[in-house]
Amino acid sequence: MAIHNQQEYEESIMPWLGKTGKMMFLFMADKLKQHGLNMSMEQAIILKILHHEDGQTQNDMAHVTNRHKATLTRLLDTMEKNHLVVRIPDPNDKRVKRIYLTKHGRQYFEAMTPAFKEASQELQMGLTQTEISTLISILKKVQSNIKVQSSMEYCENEK
Amino acid sequence: MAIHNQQEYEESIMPWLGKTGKMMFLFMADKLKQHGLNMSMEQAIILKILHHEDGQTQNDMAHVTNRHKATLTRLLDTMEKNHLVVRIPDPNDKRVKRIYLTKHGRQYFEAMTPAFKEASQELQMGLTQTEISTLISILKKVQSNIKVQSSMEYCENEK
DNA sequence: AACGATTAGTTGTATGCGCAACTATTTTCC
DNA sequence: GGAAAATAGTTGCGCATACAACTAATCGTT
Repeated sequence: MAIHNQQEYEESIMPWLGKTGKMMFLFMADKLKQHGLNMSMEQAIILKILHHEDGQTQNDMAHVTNRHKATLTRLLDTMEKNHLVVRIPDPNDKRVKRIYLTKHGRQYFEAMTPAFKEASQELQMGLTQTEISTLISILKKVQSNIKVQSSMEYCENEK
Repeated sequence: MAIHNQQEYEESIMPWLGKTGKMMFLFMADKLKQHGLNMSMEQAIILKILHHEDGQTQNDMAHVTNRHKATLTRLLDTMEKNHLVVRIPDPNDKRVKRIYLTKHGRQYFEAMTPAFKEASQELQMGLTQTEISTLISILKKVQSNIKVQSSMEYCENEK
């Protein structure tokens, strides 16, 4: 048994994925600041999601962003205080609140788009279109592995 | 111009990388808990790093983990209080403190290894060895793009 | 119709995080 | 050799986060 088998050649994607994700997050937060935008990445992500689809419930957004619903409560508290979003009670279900972008929130989203575009280009510098597609398709597989295995309630787990 | 060019087919790795990284982080935190380990992923990462190399300075560890040095101060406060690590002053430089695993910390690291191994296997289920290598090599490129562009002091930027 | 189970969102609590300002050392350079 | 600059770590602060326990509303089953 002189030949290395695959088991022995152990190389886990775990630390690479974790570290690259973290570096990217910090990189983008920095980009926002460079563009004069005084906003956390977390809030920026919320703006992006709402710009794509307004009127989602807090629970929806917790699922989409992989955050705990309590986290959303406080994140939206802050954003509502800063007039970026509004909570509007659902008329059909008194438990539910639906979140909408304000005009100010919409303007803020427009202002951060160039920062995101710039960051995206710099991140992908030197990658071919094939590499980008390959990366995304592999990440999709990893996500689906997690979804199958995971019991996390807020992890977009189809039940 | 009826044919789509590559510019139009815009697909950014940014959201995929961010989301997959976050899902993986939560997945692994959950795994630790399932294995009866009452420890945050952040602390687990510190244990892993120290197990690989003892006696690093707090600044070293801030760089390696892409965290702010103030964050390390408090993370290590907690871990020292729980007897997982000790700070030992460097005799040659009174500003510096070097961090060592305690026996208890070492035992804790051993206990969490099976959880990490299990998580790693489940994450990579259905991926070929080629896909794993490809993923890692692309992530390396992304990291190097960030390092070139970034001005973040704690981002392992060679100067 | 009514009671138990489920669901949406909030609040208490503790940890993790980055930034700015600070102290205490070392290094640099004149 | 001494003042200025750089470096290691800490502390104050405010935001982000998860978890557990809670309230209020709705759903489901009988």
